[in-house]
Amino acid sequence: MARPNDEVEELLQEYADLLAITGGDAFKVRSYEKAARAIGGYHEDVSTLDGKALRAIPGVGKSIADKIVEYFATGSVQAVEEVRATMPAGVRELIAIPTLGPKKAAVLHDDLGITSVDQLVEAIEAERLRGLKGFGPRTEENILHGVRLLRQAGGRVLLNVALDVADAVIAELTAVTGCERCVYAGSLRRFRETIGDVDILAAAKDSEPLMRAFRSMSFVDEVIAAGEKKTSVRTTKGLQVDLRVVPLDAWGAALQYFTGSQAHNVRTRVMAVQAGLKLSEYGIFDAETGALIVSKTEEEVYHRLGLPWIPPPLREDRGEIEAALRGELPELVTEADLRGDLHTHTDLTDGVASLEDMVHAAAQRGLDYYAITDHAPDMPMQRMSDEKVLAQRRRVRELDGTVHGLRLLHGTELNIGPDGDVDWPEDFLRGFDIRVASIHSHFTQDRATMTRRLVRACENPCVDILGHPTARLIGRRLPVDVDLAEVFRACARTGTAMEINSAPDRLDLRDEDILLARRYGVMFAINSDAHAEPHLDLVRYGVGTAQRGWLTAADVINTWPLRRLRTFLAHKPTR
DNA sequence: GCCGTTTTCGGCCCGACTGTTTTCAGTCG
Repeated sequence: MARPNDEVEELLQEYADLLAITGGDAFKVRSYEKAARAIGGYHEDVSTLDGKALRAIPGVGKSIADKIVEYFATGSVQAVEEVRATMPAGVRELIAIPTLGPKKAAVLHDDLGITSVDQLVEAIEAERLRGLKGFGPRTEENILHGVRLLRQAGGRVLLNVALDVADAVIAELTAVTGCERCVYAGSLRRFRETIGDVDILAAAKDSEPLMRAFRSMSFVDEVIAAGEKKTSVRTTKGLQVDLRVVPLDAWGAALQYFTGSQAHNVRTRVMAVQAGLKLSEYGIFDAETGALIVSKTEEEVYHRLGLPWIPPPLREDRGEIEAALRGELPELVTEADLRGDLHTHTDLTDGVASLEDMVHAAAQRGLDYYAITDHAPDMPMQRMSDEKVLAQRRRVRELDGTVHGLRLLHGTELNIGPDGDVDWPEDFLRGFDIRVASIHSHFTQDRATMTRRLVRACENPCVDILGHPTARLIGRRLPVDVDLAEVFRACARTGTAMEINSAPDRLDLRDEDILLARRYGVMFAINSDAHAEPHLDLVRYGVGTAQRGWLTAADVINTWPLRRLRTFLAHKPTR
C-alpha cells in the first residue's frame, strides 16, 4: 500500500527503536535512523535498486543495503525478526509518548513487565511506578499528559496516511470490471487535518464485485460490516475504511452526502425542506410526490437548492452557505497557482538531499522560483557557519536559472530565541534574499512572553516569513500558548507573512487560525518545508489547509510572479 | 553501522532542558 521506500523507512526505524530499547549502541541506532530518513526521502524506488545502487544512498552501507535486498527478496529481515522476538511491539508504542524515550521504556518493560500504553496507565494509577529509579511524580504526570495528547487524536490519522490508503483502495477498485467511478469523499475530500475513517464512494450497476474486491484487499485486517450498499473494514494499521457503492445516476447526490460535513449537510437538507424538497444521498425529491428531481452531479444538487457548487474544503458550515447565497464564495487558491516554494532544506543542515537534487526536483515540479532556507547557527545541532552558508550562496548563484529556467533565492530558516532574537547580525541577514524565522525550542513560555517573542520577530526588519508559527506537532505537541490576534496584527503592520507549513504533522497555521489571520489582512506563504525531494509534493496539504481557511491566490505571496515577490521582500515597512 | 581533502579506525549533531537527583540520566530538537 505504501511506497516501497516508506515500507523500508518504517522497517529501519522500527529496528532503530528496538535497538535503542534493548540498549544497543547509540551510534548504531542513529545510523539506522539516518538511513531510514534518507530512504524515505530518496527519489528512486528502492525496491528496484541492487546492492550497489542502494549503497549510493547517503547513510546506507553494506549492512543496511543487504537488509533491504533481503527484505524485498524474502519479505522480512532476519535481524529485525530476532530483535522483535525479544521485545513486544507494545513496548515500542511506549516511546511514542512524549517525554518517554527508549531508556524509560526499557525500565518499564524489564522491571514491571509493561508491554502496552494501557498497562502503563494502569500501573501509574496503581502507583506501581513509585520507587522505580528515575521515575518521580512529575514523570508520572508527564506520561499521563503525553498519553492524553496521543489519544486526543482519538485514533485519527494524519492526512497523508489516509490519502495513501485511499489512493491504494481506489486504484484497486477502479480496476474491477463494472466499476464506473471511484473517488474518496468524507473529511479526506474536505482536507481536514486528521482523518477518523476513510470514505470511498464508487458507482456500479452491481456492487458485489466491488465489495468482494474490497473485502479481500491485502491490508484488510478485519471486515466490520459487509452489505450490498456499504462495507466497512479495518486495515492492519487500525484505520477504518468505508466503501459505499451507488448507481451512477445517484452519483452527485451521494458524493454531496458522503462528503459532508454533517453540519453542512444539515444546512443543505433544511434548505431543501424549506423549498418543498427532500435531499438524501439518492437525490433531491419533490416532498409531495416523491418524484426524483436531480441526482447526477453535485452541481445540479447545489443549483436546485439555489446555490453555486461549493468547494469541499469550505463545507463546514462556517459561513459558506451564506457566502454562496450572496455570490461571494472565494476563488480558492490551488496547487497550480503556486509559482514557488519559500521554505526548503538541503543536506547542508538536516535535509537528506543535495542542493542540486532539490533544485532539479523543484524544476521538475514546474516551479518558477525556489528558495533554499537551511537552518542558521543558533541551532547548534545543525552545525551551520558563516563560511558554509556563504559557500552555499555562491553555488546557488551559479545554479540560478540554469535548471529549466528555475530562479533561485538564497535564504535561511532562522531560530527565534526565547526573547525573540534571531541568528546573525542585521548586516549579515541582509545578504539573504529571503528569511524565514521559526520557533524550535522553549515551547512552554507563558502567553505574554510568547506573544512578545513572536511580535518581536515580526518587528525584525529582516524577518520575511514566520515559519510554522505555533510549532504544534499534531498528536505530539500542542500549539504554543500565544495571543494569535496580537501576532496577526504585528504581521499585518510589519509586512511579515505567515507560513502555512505543509508538513502533514504540522499544518501550521491551521485552518481556523488562517480564517482569523485573514481578517487582520495578513499575507501567507504555503511552503513544503521539504527535507527531501518527495516532500516538495506535500504542498497539496498546505493548499488544502489554505482552502479550508478561505484563501485566494492573492492572499498567498508565493503565487505571485517573482518580481512582485521581490518587491514585497524589499519593502518591509520596518526596514 | 557509516564514513573518509584529518580515510580503513576512530570518530560520529551538540547543547539545553527537565526531573530526579546530590552530580546526572534521559529526552528533545
